[in-house]
Amino acid sequence: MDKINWKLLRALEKNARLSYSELAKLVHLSAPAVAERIKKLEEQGAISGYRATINLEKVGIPITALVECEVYRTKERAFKELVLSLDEVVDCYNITGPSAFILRVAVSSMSCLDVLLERLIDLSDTKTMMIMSQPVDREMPLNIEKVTSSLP
Amino acid sequence: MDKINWKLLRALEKNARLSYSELAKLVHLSAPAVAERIKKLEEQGAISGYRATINLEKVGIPITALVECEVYRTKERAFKELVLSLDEVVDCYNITGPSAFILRVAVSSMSCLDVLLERLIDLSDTKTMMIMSQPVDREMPLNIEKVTSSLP
DNA sequence: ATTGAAATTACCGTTGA
DNA sequence: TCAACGGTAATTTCAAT
Repeated sequence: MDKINWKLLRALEKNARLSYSELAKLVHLSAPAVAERIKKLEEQGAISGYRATINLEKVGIPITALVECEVYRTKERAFKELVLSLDEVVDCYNITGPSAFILRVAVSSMSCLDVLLERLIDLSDTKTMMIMSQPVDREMPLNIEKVTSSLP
Repeated sequence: MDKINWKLLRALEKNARLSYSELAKLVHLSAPAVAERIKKLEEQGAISGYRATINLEKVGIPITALVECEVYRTKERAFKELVLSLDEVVDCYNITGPSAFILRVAVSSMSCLDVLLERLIDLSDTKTMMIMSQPVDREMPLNIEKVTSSLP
């Protein structure tokens, strides 16, 4: 994990469709050298994929919310299964504390949210927070150069 | 927004580096036709970008947490500025309710988290939840075919 | 369908442990 | 001396018109 790899990660975080030759210019290497480095980053799992960023509003899913779920002690397993099966769940964080889970859900209408919450409420105490905006959305912290202690 | 566009979005959500010809095979169209569709999706903002997914653990940032911030009434502006300036904040959700913000932060050590929280505490009541795992992480809900009411 | 780029492979040179 | 890394060139695939 040298400086060049950080630069590549940062560039691909901004635009995953950059060509190897464009990346090569950025880091002053040849295209095959860059391809080689990226292949290694993928193999070691540092890059786990490439995804299009989708604007849910523009696509007819205008409502997103965070749902904090305090799962009932006896319902843990059922809750996990339910969450994995729910189409509307886009992120699920398993967290410390009694709450246990925070979900990010995306729905096309409030009535959809309602039926979703009904299902969660059977297995947990829920607290719903509507998302009004998301002023920060990144893959990596910005301060990575401070962490430039080399890694494996 | 017909069925083919949904298929393209779904494919690019899984792998943003697919070539037009690969996408074309998936949807049984020609490569130029697919390129045209994707250009339109980008122009209308349905696809807002492409980003590499980075495994923070593998890259020396093993600790992530959610921080719920109830911002003090008089400190709203200062809080927003602070959050935008903090390297460690990877997501910031502006939510309904008195809390106002939930941050997702990524740090390389607990002491980094400590100094970060110190700064937030000046401007808000915070509640920190360590993330232990993230069993779901998607761009879109899965149920989109149900929403196949055509859009603009 | 054609032209120009880009990806991929193979091969060679340099460096440093 | 060998392993890691990068460069160049040639082939194939892709993008764009």
